[in-house]
Amino acid sequence: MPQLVLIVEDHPIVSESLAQLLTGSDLNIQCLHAPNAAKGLAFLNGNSFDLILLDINLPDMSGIEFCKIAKSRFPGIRILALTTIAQRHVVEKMLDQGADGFILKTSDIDDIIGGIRQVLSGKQYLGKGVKELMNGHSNDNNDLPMITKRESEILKLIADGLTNQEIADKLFISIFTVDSHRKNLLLKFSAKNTATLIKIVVSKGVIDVD
Amino acid sequence: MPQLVLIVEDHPIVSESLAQLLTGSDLNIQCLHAPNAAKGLAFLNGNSFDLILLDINLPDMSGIEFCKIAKSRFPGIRILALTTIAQRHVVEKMLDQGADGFILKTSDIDDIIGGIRQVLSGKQYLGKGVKELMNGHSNDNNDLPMITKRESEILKLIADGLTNQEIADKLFISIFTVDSHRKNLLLKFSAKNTATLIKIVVSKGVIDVD
DNA sequence: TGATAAATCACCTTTTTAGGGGATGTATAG
DNA sequence: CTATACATCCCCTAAAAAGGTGATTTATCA
Repeated sequence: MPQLVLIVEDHPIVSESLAQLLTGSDLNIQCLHAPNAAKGLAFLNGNSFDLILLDINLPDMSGIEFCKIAKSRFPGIRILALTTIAQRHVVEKMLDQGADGFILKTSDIDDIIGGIRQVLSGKQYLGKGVKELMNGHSNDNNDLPMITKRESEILKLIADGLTNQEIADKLFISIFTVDSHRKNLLLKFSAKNTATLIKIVVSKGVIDVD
Repeated sequence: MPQLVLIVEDHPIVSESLAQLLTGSDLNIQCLHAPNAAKGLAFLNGNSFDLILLDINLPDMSGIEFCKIAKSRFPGIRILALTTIAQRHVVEKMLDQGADGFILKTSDIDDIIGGIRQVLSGKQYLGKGVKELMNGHSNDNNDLPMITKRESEILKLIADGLTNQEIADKLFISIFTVDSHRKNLLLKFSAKNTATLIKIVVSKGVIDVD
């Protein structure tokens, strides 16, 4: 019997191409497409899939959320994440949610097929560039500083326009504490002031904007 | 003789799929791939292309830049832009640079092929969703205020971390003037402070980052 | 156990921004 | 010609941020 693969991907050109690659291979695979998370979850309830090829950027939900839900409902299902950008924290979150593999869309076709093969056979697979990313030996611009949970929380509030005092009130902490975190953020991102800080974190996707 | 198409796209899965679609169609097309802008420009110098399928998000250069360069060197070449996100200002800039068509990657395969056909035959083509976007009947946020050239200039400097005083010195105007512009910007974008202002303009692409 | 990182709190000074008033000249469009 | 928008300039006050220099507790890790 063929193995059943669900492709959750909002770009028809990509999902179509993946399906052709898979059905054209020697893997004996049958594919179903879901252009968004909602349809993807609906498919999951009606069928018994062996593998999900999961895009991280979905129109209605983040792939991380989707992964979490899918794995909780169907613990046996295998999930291979596909994404355009190599962001360390995204990879970490996906693996935390139980993803079995991670491949960049900039990978070669062979790399992608190889990854699918590995994950289908029960192994974990990190694509070209992902392993280096996780080891910190990254050659591209992933030199973003690590920030703590609290810093990230305060960063979002700063971006939302709250003053130190307002943040302090909201989090039931001293304004001095908020100020410390703000200063640490400026330091970590080598930002001269709040304006540059926000420019950096928004453009690099450190915080989610609406 | 076949028509020559250059695919400038950093995702092999997408460019491969496009190439298959094109060579498998009745269009008598021959494809070359460039995974980045640099190789794309190199290809342009060595061949005589009829069409460029151009991704907006390239690793080494924005598609808008690439379009500008390509059109200035080879005015006769036709350019069809492909992108993942529908942002009005991006479409406008591309068309300003002489792009002949614009298609979202979320489009159906047929829509994409149709667009390629149209552009190859000399017409302009705006894909599904793009026309609505340009007409303002869009479901997303096109309610961005108009800002003047001077305001835009000062906005960039604010985002770069310059203080009012530094901006005043740079532009040889009074700090009062800079402050007026800053206040107008806050007003126009309904921003409580500089942090939100920058968050808005960076996320909506009002200013270019790096 | 000792080191380290994270989160918390504190004080002081100076600079910068925010928010509120205004005013003037100059182009441009109706 | 006359609004209107734009860019320019001015003053005031209060609030906020930037910059410096500390400390304490807690937890985790080697």
